[in-house]
Amino acid sequence: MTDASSCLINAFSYYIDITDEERVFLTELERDEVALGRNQHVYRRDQDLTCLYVVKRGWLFSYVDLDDGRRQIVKIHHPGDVIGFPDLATPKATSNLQSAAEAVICPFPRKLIRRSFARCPNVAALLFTLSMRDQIIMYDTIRLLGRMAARERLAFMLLDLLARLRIAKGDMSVLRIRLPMTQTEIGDYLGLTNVHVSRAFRMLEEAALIERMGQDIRLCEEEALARLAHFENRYHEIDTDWMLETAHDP
Amino acid sequence: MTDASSCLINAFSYYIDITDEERVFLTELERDEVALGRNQHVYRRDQDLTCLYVVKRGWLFSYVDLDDGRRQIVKIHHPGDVIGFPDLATPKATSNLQSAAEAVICPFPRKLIRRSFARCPNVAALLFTLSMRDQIIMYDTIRLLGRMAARERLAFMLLDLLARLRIAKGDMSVLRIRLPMTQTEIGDYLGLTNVHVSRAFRMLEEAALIERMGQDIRLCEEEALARLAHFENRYHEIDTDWMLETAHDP
DNA sequence: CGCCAGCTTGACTAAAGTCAATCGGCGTGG
DNA sequence: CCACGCCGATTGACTTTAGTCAAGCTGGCG
Repeated sequence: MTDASSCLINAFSYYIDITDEERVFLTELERDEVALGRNQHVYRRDQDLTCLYVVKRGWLFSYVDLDDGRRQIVKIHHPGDVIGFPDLATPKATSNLQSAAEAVICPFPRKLIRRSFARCPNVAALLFTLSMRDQIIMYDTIRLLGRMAARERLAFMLLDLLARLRIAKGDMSVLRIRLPMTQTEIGDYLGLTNVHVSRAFRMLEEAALIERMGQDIRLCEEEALARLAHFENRYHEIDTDWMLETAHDP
Repeated sequence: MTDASSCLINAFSYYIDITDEERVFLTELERDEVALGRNQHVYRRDQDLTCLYVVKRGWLFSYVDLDDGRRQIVKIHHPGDVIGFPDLATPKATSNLQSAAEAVICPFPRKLIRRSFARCPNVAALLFTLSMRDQIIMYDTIRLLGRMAARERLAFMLLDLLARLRIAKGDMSVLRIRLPMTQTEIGDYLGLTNVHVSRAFRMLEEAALIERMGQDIRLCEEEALARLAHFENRYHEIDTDWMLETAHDP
């Protein structure tokens, strides 16, 4: 994935065919680039927001926090993701956006969303539908945090990351993840402490479900992990038909 | 709130001014009615879905589950809510919808959403934006489940219900809630067991933050509860401007 | 080489879950 | 009208899970 290619077009063409006009529009979303080091904030809660962001390279995450320091990561963002839809409903940001590793993001103004509705209905339908899928993924997260044990949570996270990595790489046989997050950050995502994340890793490792070499994790027993985590892949395909005009429609 | 009036128009006019044409459209969404008793399922996971639903009366909730019986309620639905947006992204339902008390809902076909985009842009913008706000509310839920203690969770839930009740009643001074859910159901919403919900209730009661008489709960110390729960009201107002065409737009 | 952030491990604590007994209100049927 | 049964709430005793604290370890890097 070079800087010259568009991550957004790459991500979107997994789901729909893209016309030349749409290609022009999507390219415009990635016109501006901002490079980020590790652990840099892009915006913080209560800040005025006028932009959304496309992830071009690297990982980021959105988190919410409590004033006593407790922190909860709500979503991990990968290349091709569009960040900022929820905050369209409010003038000020309700979450914080931070890079997990070195990253490149492309800010674009809110009004381009409106323009996509006017000029690129297919793209608008996909943006909208991807946003609905995000809600389904949040259902999974809510279930994970509310009702699943530490081991199950970690297994779920690894499978989820693997599923997204496979689409980004276009290679469904990948088994290895490089995880650029500390165990404290993983804990903030899974609703656990860093210490317990470490123990959960060891449990999965001792059960021979995963192997670790530094930041690299190999999911050697994908089936067993999926059963443990009650994992269902939400990234395979999505349904935009309901939104597109058809000849039969009154 | 009589059967003759529209809950949807009532809920929407809290946020935007409604034209006659929009009134006609919204009324159509509530044309068909289905009455439900307590604890009835409307749809279940993996079922084909062709409709969305407007809540006309009563309470319902959506839940997800694990095959060993663990259950997590992801959202409680009140009159004026539109149910089913997330599942637009998938052909089959990913959650289950069940009534919490006697309720009346109005099913309407998915394609009316598409029509609203074509004919009632203000309504479409509001539907879309409300859906984005749902995501912000899910951030709150994720934070609650991942990082908050039992007492805090319960306090948050009560304040959230109160805020929604106040808008539905149009009376911001209400302090009392009638909660038509068992403590097991509350536990399924808060990620706790029924036993621990009972203890959390007693803690709030002994701290004189609430008073209980049967299903009725009075929030006598709203300020203190809000501090305990780190509560922020998400229902006051929302921002649809970003989506509406303006004269200045290219 | 040595520092430092992050990981691991052990011992202990706290929070929430489990199990079981009891209570109490309500609806039903005798 | 009363007794019974049931569902849900409460309470206590105990277990399990996860958190806390602290010490030691490791590996990358200046």
